[in-house]
Amino acid sequence: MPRARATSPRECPRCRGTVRPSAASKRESRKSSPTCAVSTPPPASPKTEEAMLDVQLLRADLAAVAARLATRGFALDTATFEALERERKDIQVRTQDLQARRNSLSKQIGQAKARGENAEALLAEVSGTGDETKRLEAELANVQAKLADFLLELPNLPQQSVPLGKSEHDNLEVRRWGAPRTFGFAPCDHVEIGERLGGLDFAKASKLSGARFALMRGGVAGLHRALAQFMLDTHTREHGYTECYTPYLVNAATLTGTGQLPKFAGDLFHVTKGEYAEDEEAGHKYYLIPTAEVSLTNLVRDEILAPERLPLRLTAHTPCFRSEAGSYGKDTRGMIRQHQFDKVELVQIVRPEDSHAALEELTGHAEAILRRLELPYRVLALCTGDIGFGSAKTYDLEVWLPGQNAYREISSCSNCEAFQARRMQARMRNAQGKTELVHTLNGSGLAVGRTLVAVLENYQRADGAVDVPEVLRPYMGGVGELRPA
RNA sequence: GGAGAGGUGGCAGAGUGGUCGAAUGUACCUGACUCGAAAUCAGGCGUAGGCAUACGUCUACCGUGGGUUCGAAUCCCACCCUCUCCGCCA
Repeated sequence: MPRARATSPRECPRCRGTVRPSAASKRESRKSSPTCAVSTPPPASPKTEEAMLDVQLLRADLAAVAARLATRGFALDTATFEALERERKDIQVRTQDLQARRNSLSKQIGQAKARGENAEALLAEVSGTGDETKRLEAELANVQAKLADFLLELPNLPQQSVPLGKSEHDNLEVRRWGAPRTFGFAPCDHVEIGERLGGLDFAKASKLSGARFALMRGGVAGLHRALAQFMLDTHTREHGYTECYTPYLVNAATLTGTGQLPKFAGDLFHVTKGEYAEDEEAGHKYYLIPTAEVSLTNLVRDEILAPERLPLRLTAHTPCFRSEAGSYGKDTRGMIRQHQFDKVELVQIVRPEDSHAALEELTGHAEAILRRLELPYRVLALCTGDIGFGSAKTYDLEVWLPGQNAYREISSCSNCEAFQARRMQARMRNAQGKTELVHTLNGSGLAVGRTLVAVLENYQRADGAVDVPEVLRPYMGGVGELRPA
């Protein structure tokens, strides 16, 4: 690495937008009806939310931002921000004054020379300022990089309808669908079922790669493929999504746009081109996508969209690669938590005023898959302490797993509002002709591996066979059951 | 892997050191003409940011990052990307 450059990701959160003090948020009552009272959009205009984490808002009402970030367990370092801002302002004003003076004098020199006049006096006046200008410019770049780094580490602000809480235990169940089946025998978990079918082999996978990989064979592999096909077909034909095939290797700017970088580099896998060393220039480095949300959402990076093109509804079936750092010992059995798994992802790019409704809609699209597969599930509104880094509001779908006697996450649907759009500079032209950040949403529709687990466990029979769900049979050449080998 | 060409505003396309943030065309917006439209004419029309209550003003941006210079789209270096031809390859 020839020169050590300050780590400044290509994107920096340049921000604009209306500044509105956030009203004190009152948590919605929890005793409300089993369906989603909590999902009612807050009365405040979406504009309020859109401005969130805009540096303008931090300048205008730092205390309010800190208070709302605190609800999700993030301690905003207000002193550091204020100090950086003070420094930035001072240096920026001085730098720009100096640049303006230099530009003006240089222009005069040009004009003088064009007229054939002597410009010595002007030259003498400007020549001494060069070093000072360079010094200030460097200083400014430095403080702005620090500020950008600071802002890139800030998580999104939760919507006011998000239940307050510290951890996953405080998530709010919004609704349930279907009833767990009662078995006339002790249900097995998918590892046992899969091995009996000769279709799941974790020993072979670990020989090839190591822990947290799976090998599927025969009918189980076919069922896995059928699930992905069924999901894609449903979303494209019935929910209005456009199917995409995307790169699985992406660059750092792309991952910064959706929020995985710089903060979560440890959760990712990366690769380099054969001849380049690990730590070569960033340009040679690729990251394996942890979800197709990354590639799909970044399609609008650095774009200004015509509003009539919105909403964009995109879907893709891709493998996802996650290092699962920090989850040692968690879900080590079976294929619940893998380094590589397939997912059909749903992404929507919408106008700011539409994103609340779009989250409900998108969550419904993911639910439709579970319903068609007749898998019992429940919907959780994640609490402030449990929502993801870039999310303003998230619903998790949890499917019933008889083998674990528990509901387990199978989809996560989030409204990121302008958070990713600001990082990506993804905008639209509004009615006033001004650029305005779009809102982005994403959700699994669904995680294919976990859906396979759910099918195996919910459709298992006492004789060790597994019934194929009705809707998948056309994808399985009419096969109605998988039998033990 | 080898050889060559190129990256400028929504698009096309000028611009090889100085009133260039950028000609011209086209698209788009406004106005005039018209019953209306077309055509024509006039004007406007990039993005981000700073300062200012505001009128406004300043800064940055011509693939990216450095460098030379009073001054860089223009000169130098590195990198990225695109295209063409040859080779190899699913």
